Amino acid sequence: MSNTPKDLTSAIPATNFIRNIIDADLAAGKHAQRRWAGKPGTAAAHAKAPLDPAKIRTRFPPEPNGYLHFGHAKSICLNFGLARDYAGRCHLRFDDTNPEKEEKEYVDSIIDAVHWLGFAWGDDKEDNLYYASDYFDWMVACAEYLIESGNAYVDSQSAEAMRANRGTLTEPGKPSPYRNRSVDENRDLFKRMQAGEFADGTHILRAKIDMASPNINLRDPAIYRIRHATHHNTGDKWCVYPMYTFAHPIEDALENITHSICTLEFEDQRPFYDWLLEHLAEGGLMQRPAPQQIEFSRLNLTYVILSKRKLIQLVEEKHVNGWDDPRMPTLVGARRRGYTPEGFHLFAERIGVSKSDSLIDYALFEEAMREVMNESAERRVAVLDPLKLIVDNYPAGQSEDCVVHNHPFRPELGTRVMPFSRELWIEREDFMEEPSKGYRRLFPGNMARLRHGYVVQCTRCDKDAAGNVTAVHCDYLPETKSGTPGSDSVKVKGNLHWVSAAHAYTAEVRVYDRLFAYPAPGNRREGDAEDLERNFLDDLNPNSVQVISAILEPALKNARPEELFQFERHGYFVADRVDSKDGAPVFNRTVTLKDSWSATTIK
RNA sequence: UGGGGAGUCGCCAAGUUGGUUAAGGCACCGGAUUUUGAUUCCGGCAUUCGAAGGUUCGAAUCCUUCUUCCCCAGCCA
Repeated sequence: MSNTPKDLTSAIPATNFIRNIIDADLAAGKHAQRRWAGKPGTAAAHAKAPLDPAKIRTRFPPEPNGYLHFGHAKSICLNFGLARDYAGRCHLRFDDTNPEKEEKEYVDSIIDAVHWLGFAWGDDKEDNLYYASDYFDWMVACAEYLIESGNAYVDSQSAEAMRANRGTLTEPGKPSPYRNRSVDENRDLFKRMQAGEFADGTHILRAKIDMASPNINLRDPAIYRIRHATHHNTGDKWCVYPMYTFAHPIEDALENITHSICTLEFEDQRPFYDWLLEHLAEGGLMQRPAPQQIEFSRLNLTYVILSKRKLIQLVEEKHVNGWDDPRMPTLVGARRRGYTPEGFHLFAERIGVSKSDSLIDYALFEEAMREVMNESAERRVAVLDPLKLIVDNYPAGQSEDCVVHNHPFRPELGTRVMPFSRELWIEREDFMEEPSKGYRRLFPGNMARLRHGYVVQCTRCDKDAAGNVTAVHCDYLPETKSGTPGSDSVKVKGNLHWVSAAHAYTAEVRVYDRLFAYPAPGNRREGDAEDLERNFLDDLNPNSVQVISAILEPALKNARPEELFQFERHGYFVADRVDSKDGAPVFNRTVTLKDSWSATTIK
């Protein structure tokens, strides 16, 4: 009981290039004159409003087309964390500009996941939950402004022709034959696009920039396309939808976002982001200063795959049991696995934010989770691989209570009772008839402590015809009971956990391990031939889950779904939130304890 | 081969208006404590910042050249 809890929150002085930018902006008063109408709006709406009480505004803008994963958690912690630390606001915004891919189901699950991570986008003053699709009227107005100012035109080339004329990385593109349509004609065509006169793909609105730009994103990017599809939010109101490139800067500007943080692959789009917002500010549609796009590198983790395409494949081909399978790197999966929001926060702080491509060691993730759970999880006892231990000098039929602390350094978490009796279950690996070097558990002649109970001396073992050990025998030392004055009279090295056979109960425990057996699934490994193409599925860990019947101490029977425990000497386990029944919890192993003994024996 | 980015300890990552011995975390290795081989504690762990030149009293920080890796040619985001 001598340990004291660590202060996890002050562990790291968070400093990174984004904070440096914000610090400089704040010092310069860059955003100090922004006005905020209390909700998104154009320059005119904000102009009449008071100064924005939020020092900065960030946003987390998922497309509702799938489940959030660990990578999103990094972005969520970053954006909401910055808003929290800088007296700002972080908006949750659904970037739902492509009706064909998006569903309400995903909206709900994303809202759930962000809440679960412990972040809020609303309070009594503001509720910053937004949908890009609610801005479509404004976006059309912006598009029309671009047309009127000669900065956009309707192209009627086929998609193939457009691609052919875009040029290549090294050759400039060629102007579309429709590039010089008159403003009147463009205005008319865009109106008719909206009216539903044209089929998908027959016309498209493009920004008019530079077909010879070395940055391909500036070669007249598509900004509005025809799509006769039902949208999860706007239904059939629209048949034209804005492209991400066009929509995102407008969403940011309408919401008064100061720092628009996204991943590295959008770097090349920043010039367009700035181009668009500059034109819209010029036209008086958007307030200045414009939001600033800042890019950081996305999360990569060893032994984990975060590619949406591959995650879908894992689910569809049933390599896992759905999106919330505890082995999945989704947030719904993480939750069932027992990973905690606090663990994600700690992890996000520790990995930092930068622009260099990184591959983070999974150990860093696990250690963040352990650190949080070590503080919070009550201890319990479970025998996962049982072997009978018979205390020969303890009377049959007798039993007694052992009082056990629920947490080694948090006495306020109280105590519970574990019954001790003549026949116990111990771990099979806690007995060796012929001990290896350094082994301090049970072997004939050796003494070890039954944790929270008595010191016992091992005498012998029983075996079946095949030579397998079927039971171990020992004698207990009556004066050594834990918590009594004589408990220290005999010093031993080994400490074992145990459960009284007569009082124990059996339950399903899923022992999870990493989903993939290799650090970079699907990538070439040392020694592979140059031309070898690896499939990430070949790197699946065949033993990523083991469903066992474990022997648990009685107190575990009342575990509530999502309640987390440390099973002593094993690791952290959570009562599954899906499959647990009242009085019959099913447990998932979240993560093991560190184990320097088996680490050394394996070597 | 056009454009945009990035290369600081095994993995992350501070540090970049040039200025004493290059933060911190994870991993690893010792040692102490321990009724979890856990936790906790203490100690160790980059004469060197992708490479080579140069400027300077002084460079991870400035200049030059080279090199490796990532991203971009969706009417996806």
